[in-house]
Amino acid sequence: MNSKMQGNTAIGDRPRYIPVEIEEKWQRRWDEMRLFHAEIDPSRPKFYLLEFFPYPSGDGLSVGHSKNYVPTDTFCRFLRMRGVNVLHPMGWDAFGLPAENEAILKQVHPAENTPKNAANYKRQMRLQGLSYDWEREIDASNPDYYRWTQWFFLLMYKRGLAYRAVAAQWWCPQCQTILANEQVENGYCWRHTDQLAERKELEQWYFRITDYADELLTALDELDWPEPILAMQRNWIGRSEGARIDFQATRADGSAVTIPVFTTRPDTIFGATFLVLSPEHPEVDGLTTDEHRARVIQYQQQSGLESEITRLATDREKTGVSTGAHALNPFTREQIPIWIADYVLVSYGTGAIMAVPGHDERDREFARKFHLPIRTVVKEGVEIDPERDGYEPEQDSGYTGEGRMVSSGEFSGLSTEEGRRRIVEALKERGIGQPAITYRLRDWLVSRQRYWGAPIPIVYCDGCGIVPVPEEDLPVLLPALEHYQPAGDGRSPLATSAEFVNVTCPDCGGPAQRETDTLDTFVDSSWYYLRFTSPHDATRPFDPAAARYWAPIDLYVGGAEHAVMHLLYFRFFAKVMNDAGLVDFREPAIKLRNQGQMHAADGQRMSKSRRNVVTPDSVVAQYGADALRTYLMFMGPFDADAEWDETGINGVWRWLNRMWDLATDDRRGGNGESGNEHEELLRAMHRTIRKVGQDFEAFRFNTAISALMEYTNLLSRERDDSTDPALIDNLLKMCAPLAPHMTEELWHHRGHDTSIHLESWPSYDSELAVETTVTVAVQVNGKLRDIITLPRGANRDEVERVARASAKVARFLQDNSPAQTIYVPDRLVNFVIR
RNA sequence: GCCGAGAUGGCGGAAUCGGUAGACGCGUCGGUCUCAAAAACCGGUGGCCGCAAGGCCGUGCGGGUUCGAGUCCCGCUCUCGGCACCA
Repeated sequence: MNSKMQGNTAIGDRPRYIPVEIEEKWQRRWDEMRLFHAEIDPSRPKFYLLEFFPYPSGDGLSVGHSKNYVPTDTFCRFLRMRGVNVLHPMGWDAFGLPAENEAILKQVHPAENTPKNAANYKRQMRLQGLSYDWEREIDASNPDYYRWTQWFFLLMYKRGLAYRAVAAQWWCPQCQTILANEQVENGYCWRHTDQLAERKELEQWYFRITDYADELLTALDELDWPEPILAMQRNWIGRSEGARIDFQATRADGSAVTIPVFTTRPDTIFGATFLVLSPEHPEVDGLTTDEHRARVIQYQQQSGLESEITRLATDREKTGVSTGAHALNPFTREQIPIWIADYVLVSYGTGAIMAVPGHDERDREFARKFHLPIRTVVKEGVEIDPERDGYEPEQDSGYTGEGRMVSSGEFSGLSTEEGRRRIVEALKERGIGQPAITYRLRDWLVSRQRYWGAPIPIVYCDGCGIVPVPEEDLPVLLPALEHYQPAGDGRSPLATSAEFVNVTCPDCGGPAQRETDTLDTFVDSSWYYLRFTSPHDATRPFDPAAARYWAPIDLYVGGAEHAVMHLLYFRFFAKVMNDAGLVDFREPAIKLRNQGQMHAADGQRMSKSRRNVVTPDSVVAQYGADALRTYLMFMGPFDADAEWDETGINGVWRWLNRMWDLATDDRRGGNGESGNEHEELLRAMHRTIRKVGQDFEAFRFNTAISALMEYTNLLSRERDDSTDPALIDNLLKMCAPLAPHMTEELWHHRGHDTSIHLESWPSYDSELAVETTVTVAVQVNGKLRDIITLPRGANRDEVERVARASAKVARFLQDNSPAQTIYVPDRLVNFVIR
């Protein structure tokens, strides 16, 4: 009989796979059934899977976003089938500069614009079958939320971790606000890549994240995070071990002053031939002699004004001026000159260095330019010649590594490592220094002079000074300002609202003014994952019992671009919350994964201006959500970058259609009696269940799909009328996390009346999951000569006998009997001749 | 400059413990169906030599270890990402 004829006839009576006709229907039913709603259930293992809090942009989602959301959704669905209680929420990081800038550009108030954008994101997410628990949706710009953001500010304040300070800060003229260090990239604003950040002296609010620098660094070792992110955090925190050394100097008026410096190389102190202070160093004024004063002041002004632009050029020539003052090198007993230069930063270490031009490239460049002495005190290697152990200016090697100390008095001859210890001991004994650790990390600047953020809950009272807003008065509502655009004078738009600003002091009832700055958006996103555990709690930021059950996050997923901003801040918050007894963990996310970047077909980043954005909407309209989902995961590994290439989607489209045909073919799945190939198919099924489960667990969706394709192809080829229905039902279950709509439709078509998404993940029989026969490679001298098929577990003698019997092998063995035979059971035999 | 990740057919990728390189797809070529086309289905498809049987070469480059290397070691090249005067 012609099976094709039969197939055609059958297909005539069967429904065809038309995604648009089924997807909306199931999305609605799942909502009605509250299928993805999570409740606390101590009897089941929990899993909290969270994606980075997105800012809902007016551009909507692209398939690039889907590369993040679809695989994680698949993973959640897989876990649910495994009986895990999964928390998978979604919300909106709706406060902040991007939202406000977009609103200004479109001339729509952000309070109006952002909910519209969020609704569009939600629509697009639903469209792709993403299984979020929408009953837990949160919005950082909602007073119900930012009330608690303000509460956390007060917590920081109470714990002495929020403080006000004046400092020169990065200012973006386009954003019209101060930026955090983390938001300045190469001197440019992170939001305006062609806008150089400028310096501005302003009084700002800071969080004392540096108090936690050490733990933020060491605890990285316990995290299951991608290595690049860990490396970036380590670099950002930038721990340096060394010593603080006090240099005695004389002020212009003859008084004595101590200038502490930080160095990682105390072993080179005999080579310290001058000191360099940052131009902003507080002692500069007192040190400078009258004859140098004019030049020093001029240099200070110049570096204050334009250093941010010129400091960018790394190949820029060093600049600096002498103060005319001197300090005593405590080891050489020499008076060494004190200079100021902008290559020394006021905000790092002590803002002053001992310059060792012989063994530091920067100091060396500086010394050469200004003709300051360069002295060699370290020699490469272990050999030293006592005869030549002296001052050798011609030996100026510029060596910066480890070696032997020379020209260093009683320390000469020591290794630099040993020398460091001994010098520090000597410093301690003489009371002029001690071991010190310095971090590159700076405190987190959290105030922003912008409208669209949570107002900082502080008032300034003429009598009482800085007064925190009492908790019961929260939220400090963001006033509905019509003119919220920044004025450009460095003041927040909130300052223009007298109604907002003028209040009575909570302490004394006298006249007071509100703080008008708003909080950095990264404060909003530092605790949102806890709000998801009890999003509607009206009395607390989160319910401790809910947090104890769900938190910390089991798997946190997002792009690598937040490596040192959000991911550092939210770790800091967790530690503070733990210290305050609010949570029982110190790390908010044990496991982190970064999805790869999706590029457009032209290899460029997807962006509206390049007109290369592919939206999920367009792909869903053409192929359906299930094909989009499956293709995104089939393209390559989750964490690898990818280029959107629509031609490839045909492969998964064909596969889904083959599966559809298979599951709607009524000749199959009739009586469950064994056909001829039944055993083989059953084994394939068990093998596939094992493989797909393992791959899903490890986030290897591409190879899981590949295995499912192989299994489907096998079933399609096997046109056995009596196929066991479990062969196909289990295929549908395994595909349910990938293609939730289609498998649901087919599940019902096959006579089931409950959702496939409530089914358990199929189990496999490990006996049946192994092949009965194996192919064994036969090599001669390591070269493949034949492949033989044998029963699994055949003994060595048998395998060798069959291998030698092969004509292809015998030809290469000739008459020699092998000198050695390598045997790997069920895999390989290698005959080694001579 | 420093830190990190990577390089496999025409393309996306697979090979999870040092053991059959190229699974699964895309594309392409040939075939079936069709008046024709599309779709679908079947088959071939790393390169070179050969009528064939078969052989040789092949995982960025150069060495090494090993019976055997995409995988391990040493030395490079290129691509991407991060940091960048942090003493």
